[in-house]
Amino acid sequence: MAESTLEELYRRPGFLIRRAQQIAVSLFLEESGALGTTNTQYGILMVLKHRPGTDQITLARLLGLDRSTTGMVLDKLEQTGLVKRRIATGDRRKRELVLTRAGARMLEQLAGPAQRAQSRVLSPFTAEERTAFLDLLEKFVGSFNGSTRVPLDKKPTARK
Amino acid sequence: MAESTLEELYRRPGFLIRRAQQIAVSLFLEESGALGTTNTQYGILMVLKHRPGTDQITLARLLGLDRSTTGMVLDKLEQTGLVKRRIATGDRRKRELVLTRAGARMLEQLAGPAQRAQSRVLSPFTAEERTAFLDLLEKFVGSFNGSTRVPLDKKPTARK
DNA sequence: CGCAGATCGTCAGACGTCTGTCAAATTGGG
DNA sequence: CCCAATTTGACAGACGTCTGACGATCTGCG
Repeated sequence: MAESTLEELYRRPGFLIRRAQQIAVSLFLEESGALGTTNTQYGILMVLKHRPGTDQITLARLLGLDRSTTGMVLDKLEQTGLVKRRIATGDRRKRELVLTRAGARMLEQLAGPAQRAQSRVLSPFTAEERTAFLDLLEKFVGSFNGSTRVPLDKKPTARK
Repeated sequence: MAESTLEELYRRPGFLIRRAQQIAVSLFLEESGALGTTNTQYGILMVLKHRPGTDQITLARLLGLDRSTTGMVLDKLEQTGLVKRRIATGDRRKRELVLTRAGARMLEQLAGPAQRAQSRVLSPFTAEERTAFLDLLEKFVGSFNGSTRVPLDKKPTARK
C-alpha cells in the first residue's frame, strides 16, 4: 500500500533532528517554567558567567548565533535586568556584556531546572546509549563548525 | 583554570541538538537554494502528496506542528501557488488541502536537493554510525511523541 | 430538537533565527 | 597622517514556532 510512503519522511535525519530540537526546548521550558528564561537566554547567561565583559560578536560566535539574534535576545535580557551592556573602553563599537546581580541569581535558580531538563532529555536512553548519542551529536556538529551559515568558534580568545 | 567551564555547555544535549538542527536546516537551504522552498514547506508538500485532501489539524499532527504555524506556512504555500485550500464538503470548518500542479512539480524538483542535503548531513558518519545515529534519534523522538507541547501522531487515520 | 461542549481555523502576541544594509568606529597600508 | 577596508552593532524584512483567545461550525446528550 502506497498509503504510508511518508514513512520516508519520518526517517529523514532532518525531520528527526527538528523533532528532537522541539522536544528539548519543550522540556527545558517545562522545567524552567515560572522563571521565564528561555533556552537561548540561558545559553547567553552561561557564557557571560564564564566570560564576563565579552562583546556581542564574540558571544555570538561562542554560541553559534548570528549578530541579530544575539542582539535581540540581549535586548530582552537587558530589559529584564539580567544583563548590563556597556560601551567598551578602548573600542567604542563594542558592548561589554556582564551579568547583573539579578542575572547571576537567575543562573543559580536555573541550575536545578536545567539539570532536570537534561535528565529528562536523556531519560529514554540507557547509559551506553547516552554517551553514544552525545558522541555522535558531538561528531556531527563538530564536523560542521566552520562551515554552514553560522559557524561556531569555541576559542575566540585565540584572536589574531 | 575555571576559564573554560563552559565546555559543560557545549556537551549539553540541548546545545548539541540546537546546533544539529541549525546545521540540518542550513544544508537543506544550501541545496534547495534557488527553489525558494524551506524545510517546513517541504515537509508539508510531502505529506500532501501522500495524503491529498488532508485538513490542517491532521496535517499539523502528522508533522508535529501547531495549528498556527501550519496555517501560516500554508498561507505562504497558497500565495506561491503550490497548495490549494478548499472548504471541506460535509464539514465547513475544515480546509481540504491539495497540491497544485505547480506544487507537485516543485516537489519533483526538490527531490534532488533534498537527497543531496540528506547525504551531506550524514557525510561525517560511517555506515554503522549512520544507522546508530538515526536509531537513537528515532528512539528519542519516539519516546516523546504524545508528551511534550506539540505531540506527533503518525496514524491520524485511526480516528475514533 | 436544542443547547453545551468539542473541534477547526484565524488572529494577536511573543520569541528565536537568518539575511542584508547601514552608520559609527577602528585599523592598516601607503 | 589619511583614506580604504574591516569590524561592531542596529535596524528592517522574512520565516518558523508556540500560546491564548475567539468566531464559526459540528456533535452528542438530554
